[in-house]
Amino acid sequence: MLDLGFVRDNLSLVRQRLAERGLPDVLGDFETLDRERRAHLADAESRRARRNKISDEIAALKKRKEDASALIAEMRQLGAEISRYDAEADAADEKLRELLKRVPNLPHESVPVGRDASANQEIRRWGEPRQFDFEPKAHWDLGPALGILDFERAAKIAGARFAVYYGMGARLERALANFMLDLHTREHGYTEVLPPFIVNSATLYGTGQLPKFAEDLFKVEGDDFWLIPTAEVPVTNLYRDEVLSADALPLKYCAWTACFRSEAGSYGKDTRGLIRQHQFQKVELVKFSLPDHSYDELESLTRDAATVLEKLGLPHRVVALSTGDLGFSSAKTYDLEVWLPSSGEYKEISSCSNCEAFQARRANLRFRRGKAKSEFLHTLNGSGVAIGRTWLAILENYQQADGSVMIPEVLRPYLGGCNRLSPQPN
RNA sequence: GGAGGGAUGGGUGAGUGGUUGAAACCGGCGGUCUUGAAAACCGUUAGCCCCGAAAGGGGCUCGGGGGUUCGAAUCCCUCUCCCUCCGCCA
Repeated sequence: MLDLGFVRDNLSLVRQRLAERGLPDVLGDFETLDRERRAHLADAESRRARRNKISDEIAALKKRKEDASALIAEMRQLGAEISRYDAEADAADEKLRELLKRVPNLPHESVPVGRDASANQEIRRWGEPRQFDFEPKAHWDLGPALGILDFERAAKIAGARFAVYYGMGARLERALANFMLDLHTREHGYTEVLPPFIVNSATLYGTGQLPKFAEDLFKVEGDDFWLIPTAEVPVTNLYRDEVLSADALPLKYCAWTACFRSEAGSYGKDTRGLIRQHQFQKVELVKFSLPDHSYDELESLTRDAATVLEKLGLPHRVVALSTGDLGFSSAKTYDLEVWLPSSGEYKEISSCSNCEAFQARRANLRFRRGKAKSEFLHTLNGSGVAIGRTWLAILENYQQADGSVMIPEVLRPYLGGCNRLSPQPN
């Protein structure tokens, strides 16, 4: 959520930055609503002040055993007025809140301005796409041929956009999770956390998925339970309604979780293979930072994620998202895109964002410097990285002419020394 | 799922309708004393919102929401969470 006072004092700037995101009108009639709300509030509060005063006077009279019936009559009158003004103030407040909840974050000044992904800016590349002396296959052909991946039985037991892994395929998924967690905890200073995969709606509101994006989520019927679309949701909410000490920051967490996404509205997109699934596993990085350092923390978080791909020898590039491509809660985002030989293009495998105080305001995440007044901290998150997409990137990038797949050096200890996937029966 | 008990400030914990936003203790901060520290003593110590340039003024908050009342931390209803016992269960 944007800061109410900041919006009030910088209306034209805020409108302009939102327009850069492609949303010139989200603020609607903010000024009127804001003015009305404050006027109604003042009406109600001045009556309350009067009521408190009279209440004391009644108490004093009663103590002296004197007659208070005139004042009590006035209190009755006041009570009625207060409920009327309260109702008006509540209605205005509710409208303003509903409006503000649906307004996305403002882009940082360093974000390239543009209407969509075509304006994204490539920052750097790592690695050279491999030259194949044969026609590289897609993972959806390689996996089933190796006997480690099965879409048909997954469709039978769950539906489209699910997969079943067998043998070394399942083990590769687990190896990747362990490799990433070990790297981030041992070399990058993150603390591992294993959160619930189901959360309540307040938690989803805190990170910005609700109220606007409910249709992207899976909801458990009959309860206020939702499947998490990313570990960012439970981990960022860990300190909701708490005040942390400034010296405790930055806090750095990494979490392995399954992620569940309805993928509503993506019909026909990435229908083949593992690219877009209803369930996938991911190692997520989350940081709680001082506002002063959050952009440095974004750079280091992005590097931490990229290190995973470097160690695995996967060619990739870093892209700064343009204003029009930014996620709802983010002020600045770098995507990591891994090279996929089958499609001959770079594909998103990680998304690293600085949400500044946007989520902190929604989730009431604060910190305090010494005795000073508490402030909202900055939250960051990024995939470190998506495991399913890494799995398929390894198959495609390390495939051999005979259909086998070489295993990157760093993963071999996690796979019992295995250096090559060869066709296996399942 | 059934029965019972609970939720008060950073912590422990008093408080059953009217100067209680809240005793006391602990902790924190400042000070006195001390070469320094400890101890002792004194003082201080919630958050949010509205008006205001500021000084200041006002409002709300005793788990959340609703109700009773002139007035609610205190009474009633409801939801959430925690604890104990029973059942079920990885």
